[in-house]
Amino acid sequence: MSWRYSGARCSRIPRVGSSWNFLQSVQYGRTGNPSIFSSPDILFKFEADHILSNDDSMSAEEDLESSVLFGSLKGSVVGLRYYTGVVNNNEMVALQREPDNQYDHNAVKVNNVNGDQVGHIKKELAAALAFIMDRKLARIEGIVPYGARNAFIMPVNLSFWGSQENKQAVLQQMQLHGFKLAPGFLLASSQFNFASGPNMKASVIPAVQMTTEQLKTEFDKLFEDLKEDDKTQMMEPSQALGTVLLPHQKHALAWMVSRENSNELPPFWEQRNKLYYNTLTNFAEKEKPDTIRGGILADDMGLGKTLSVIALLLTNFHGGQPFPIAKASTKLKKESVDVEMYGETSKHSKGKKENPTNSQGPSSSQTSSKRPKRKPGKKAKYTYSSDSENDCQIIPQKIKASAFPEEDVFAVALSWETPTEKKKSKTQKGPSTTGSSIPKTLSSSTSGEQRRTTLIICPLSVLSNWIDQFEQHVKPEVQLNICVYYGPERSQDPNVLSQQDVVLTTYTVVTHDYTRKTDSPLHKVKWLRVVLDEGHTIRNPNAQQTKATHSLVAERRWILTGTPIQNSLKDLWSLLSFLKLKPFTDREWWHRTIQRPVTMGDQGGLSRLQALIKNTTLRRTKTTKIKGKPVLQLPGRKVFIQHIELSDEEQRIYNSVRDEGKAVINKYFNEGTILTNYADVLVVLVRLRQLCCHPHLVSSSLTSTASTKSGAPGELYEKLVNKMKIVLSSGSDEECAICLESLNMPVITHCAHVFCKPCICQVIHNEQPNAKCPLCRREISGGDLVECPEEESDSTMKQDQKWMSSSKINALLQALIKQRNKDPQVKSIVVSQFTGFLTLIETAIRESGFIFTRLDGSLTQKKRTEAIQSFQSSDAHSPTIMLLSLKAGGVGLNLTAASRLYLMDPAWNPAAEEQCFDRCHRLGQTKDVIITKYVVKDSVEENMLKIQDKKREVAAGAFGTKKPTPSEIKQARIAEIKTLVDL
DNA sequence: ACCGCCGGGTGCC
DNA sequence: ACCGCCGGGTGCC
Repeated sequence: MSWRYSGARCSRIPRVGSSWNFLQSVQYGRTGNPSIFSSPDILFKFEADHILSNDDSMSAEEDLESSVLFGSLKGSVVGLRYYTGVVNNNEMVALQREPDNQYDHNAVKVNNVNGDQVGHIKKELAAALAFIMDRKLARIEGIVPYGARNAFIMPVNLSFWGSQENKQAVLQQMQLHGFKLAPGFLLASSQFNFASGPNMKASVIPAVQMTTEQLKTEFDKLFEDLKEDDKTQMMEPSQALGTVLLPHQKHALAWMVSRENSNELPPFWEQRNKLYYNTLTNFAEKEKPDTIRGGILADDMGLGKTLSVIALLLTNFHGGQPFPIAKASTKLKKESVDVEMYGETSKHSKGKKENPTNSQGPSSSQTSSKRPKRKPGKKAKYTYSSDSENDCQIIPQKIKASAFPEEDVFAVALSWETPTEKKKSKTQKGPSTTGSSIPKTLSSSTSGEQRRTTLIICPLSVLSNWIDQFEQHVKPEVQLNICVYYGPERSQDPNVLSQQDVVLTTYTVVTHDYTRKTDSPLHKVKWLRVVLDEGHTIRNPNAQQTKATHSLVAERRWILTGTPIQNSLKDLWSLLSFLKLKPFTDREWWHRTIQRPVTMGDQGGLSRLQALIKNTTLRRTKTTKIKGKPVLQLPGRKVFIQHIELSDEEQRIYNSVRDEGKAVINKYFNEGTILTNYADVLVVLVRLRQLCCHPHLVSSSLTSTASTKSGAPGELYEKLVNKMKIVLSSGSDEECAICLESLNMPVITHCAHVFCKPCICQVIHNEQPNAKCPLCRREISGGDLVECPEEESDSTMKQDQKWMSSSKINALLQALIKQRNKDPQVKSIVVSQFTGFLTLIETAIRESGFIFTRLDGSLTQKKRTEAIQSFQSSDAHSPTIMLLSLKAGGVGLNLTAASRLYLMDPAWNPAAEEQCFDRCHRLGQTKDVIITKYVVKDSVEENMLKIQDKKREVAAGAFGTKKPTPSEIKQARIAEIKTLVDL
């Protein structure tokens, strides 16, 4: 049985140790108003974006985080009578270059918030501005102080924003044309200066490194000041839901239902007389802006966002009514209905579902036979061909999914194909269908026009989770039509889709259809609801998938994400734009009204942001309280460090390798070549760490580190690849010294430094033709980069050695056996960074009679799932031990069956350890979790703990800390090495 | 008058 | 635009 999970991710996952810029508070001095605005503890600039940015629409967008006010100027807008756009007093306007204007190539258009042209900037001024705008020296914003009644021309107050280094050029250019910028900001009619004078310079941007966890905290502070006026209302779900909701889930349901049925004006809009006013831009229009029927459900991971959405679509189907539940008679009838299953006709048997527990996640080993629609045996055949490492390119070979109407039966989705089925004749060409059948009266009795379908878009890796959760939580008698829109033979008929209740698909599919199909069925359907799961996938405004999702037509729109702001405030734009929140659908208005003010520390901007979030977002964290109780009560977690003493023999080997290594490293220090030989240093460290675990781990391949200079290119390649593998497997920092993030597509330079391929390519491109390695300044070129070949299982161990135990293994065994004597049911996870060590441990625990399973990076997707499921099973003969490699599995990995975890070797990065602990200490865990960290006394491992502490310290005191410069990174690395080898 | 002044025509870029 | 600018009409007091 089982749906397979593809570990593939189409999105970038949150990384630990990303770089943030935290904007300090800015004090705006103004006479009579000496208020000191408190610092918004968010805000944030994401560094790596410039690599991707090929901006289209926006001018001078880059670096807006560091933009300062150059000054302001009064100008005029002319030619009003030729255009339809109107503006109110104090309304914001946008300037747009019009180089192709036949009368003046310097022409600058002036548009209102709606994008309608109002007029042109007077030509003399335009001549000055064109130069600045074309070169993106400044972003120029306009406010029309008095625009309501002007027939021919109107005044406009322009303010100029840009990065400090462009200020002089801008002032000069203006002066050249006889214009002088006044300092300060011309706000509306009354010109008051804010942010003028010496204080202006205060917008320095110290950057800090924050863990994802910390960023979340910063984000959550936004919510702190919101007064709790939502009375935490709760709502009982429809009968169709077979699961009892937790209180916070009932609250989410109430919130979502009320938002979907709301008629309120969107935030920042109010009705004045016959017009609708936007209070941010002072724009007004006759038409009522669309109500936002949806929002962002930003609950922390593990709080049940998926379940909340399933509850929503059952409870608020349409017209505020719940989804209809079949009556008994209908049910009986249905059980005997023939179902089309990939051309094969089969009767299906009714399963039963008794699963009131609110469990979630892929763990559910009991998800089979929950629904009456499916033959249990079939389910197992759902396979993805995901052997490709290239996440986004995975094309399933076997899953076929879609649905189409038959005479009076809908044969539906969740379909798959097996070799045996395949040989059977297909009764129709085109998409195969299978699954449940539904009498038309039930499923599509609605008048043709009524929207009924919810489209759910998620990364491929969680697609099966959705399927599981539907099975788990929807009562079997509820005939919900679900179609998985995925696979090469997915139906191209929009009518098929619009007759479903739920269509599940992935971002990749949506994007693919959007970009390559002339008419994508997904984009033709008028959806009742579109739900974006892991909605932060669309945070890049320029990404195709962002555009693809933005262009879907839906009445209600939801975004699910645990991290609405992943890197910077910028991330929110795509989400709000997806919600069709006027005027934020246009990035300029978002930027002017929220992003720029907030990043500059403007109090008003911050409160607007708060109002906005409050209006659109529901967020609870694990510690959020509802009626005084935390939403989730996780069992306790204790971490013990157990110190290990090596045996005399082990110690002897360790000492000799350590002394030899120290000598080498010392030599590098004295030569000042420590960084040029960084990979060699890592080799020493890895060997020492391995020796702490088991002497046999030290392989001969790693031993040969002496740089034997050789001319053979093949040999050099081998050596570089080998070094890169060491760096990657060393668990050292794994971060790229350029973007400071986890390595993405690692490549190694000839000087043996590893970077993200995109990062180093960018550097090489920028510094052409004399690019140098950022770490050691040796010359490099694009052709020198060596990529990491496909991962093969590490065979670094000496094969022919006879197995023996080690001090650490002994300690582990002792603990495991003791635990087994106390309670044989308790399950344990044994974690190491060295898969070879896991193999050695295997022998030991096998001999002691433990049943175990193993999960590491080398497993195929299928085997992975098998390993997880067998371990999670409560079956009496199921494994009680999981051998886990530290990095195996993403954040989603759920191993709650275990309540003990043994970390065999300390990780370089404390956050990696934490993430690992969370795999069993998470929702679904019922027991207190006890974690044991083994650390060899007086060894490199103890020194690693020191480094961990230091890293935690740095992370904790993150605020106000400067972004490290490249040389500081180097220094830090050198210091780390010193600490590690006691130099 | 190679001016001033008047008043009509006219009007973005 | 209840402006400015243009160019034609006009010209003592």
